[in-house]
Amino acid sequence: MLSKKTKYGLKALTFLANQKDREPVQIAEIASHENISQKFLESILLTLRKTGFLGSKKGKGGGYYLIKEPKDIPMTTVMRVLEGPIALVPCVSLNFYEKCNDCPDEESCSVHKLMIQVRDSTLQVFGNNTLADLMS
Amino acid sequence: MLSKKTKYGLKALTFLANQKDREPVQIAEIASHENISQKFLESILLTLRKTGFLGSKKGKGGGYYLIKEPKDIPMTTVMRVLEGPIALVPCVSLNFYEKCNDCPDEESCSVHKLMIQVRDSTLQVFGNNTLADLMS
DNA sequence: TAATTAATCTACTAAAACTATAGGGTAAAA
DNA sequence: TTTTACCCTATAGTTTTAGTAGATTAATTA
Repeated sequence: MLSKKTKYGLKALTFLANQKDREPVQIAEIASHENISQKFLESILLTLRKTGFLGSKKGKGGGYYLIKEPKDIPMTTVMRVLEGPIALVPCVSLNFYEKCNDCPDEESCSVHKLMIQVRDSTLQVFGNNTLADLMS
Repeated sequence: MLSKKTKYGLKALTFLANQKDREPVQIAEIASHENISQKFLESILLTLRKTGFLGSKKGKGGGYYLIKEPKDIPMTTVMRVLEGPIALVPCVSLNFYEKCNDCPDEESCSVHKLMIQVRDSTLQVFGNNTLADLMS
């Protein structure tokens, strides 16, 4: 299941991408337009800024804005930041690899083989989509 | 992330499929061979039995055994039983559909569009694999 | 046939981790 | 001095991952 954090993050990014210009938009405006808890959205936007997707401006007329072109923001990187690993199991993760402690031999593991296929097909979908593809 | 319930369930099914015959195998044997907590595995095997994948026999010489041919057990049904919906969001789920309460219009939702693609590609992987494909 | 043993089955409980959200105060910009 | 993002903390709720205790069933043994 997709966490609400990811869902809200994607919606917020799309909302910002759909703005005419790149002027700052207040958290409150995004939250009310997308029906998101403002406080929750606050923390999401913060991580999106710290990871280089958004810029922010404080004070009157402040808010958040996109700092890249939507077409230059692939879903793979967005998903990894918001949701974490794309792989369903750490032992098939490319960016967050971890060995399973219950698995003596990775290569002979039946789950491993299946999950590699899932990872690759999901990766292909996210690789084929940028933020621009989510815009209206 | 795949839950351990699903992971263990898949491993247990594969282990049973790899048996020479369809004689009952004890929980303890499966658990120790696959490094799974026995009590946890117990509940997993129970749900696999109740959903028609496994048969069981009580008493001495009892245990669990496969009830169908591995090639007749598609991953789609196994995953739905163990992990739940294949879709990452209820609003794109074929078998567990639910409307999002934060979304006024499903068709114009950016997340919706993306998640349909993910669902379809995952569904294709699970549709192309049966338990027989996980066997050694 | 009765007792024993070996197994599944059932229900309850619980620790731990994670999710989603709220509250309150701080810092910076206009 | 107002307006906004920023930061820290707490917390209710849910899910996950088990553990405990006993009941039930079936085969074996005496």
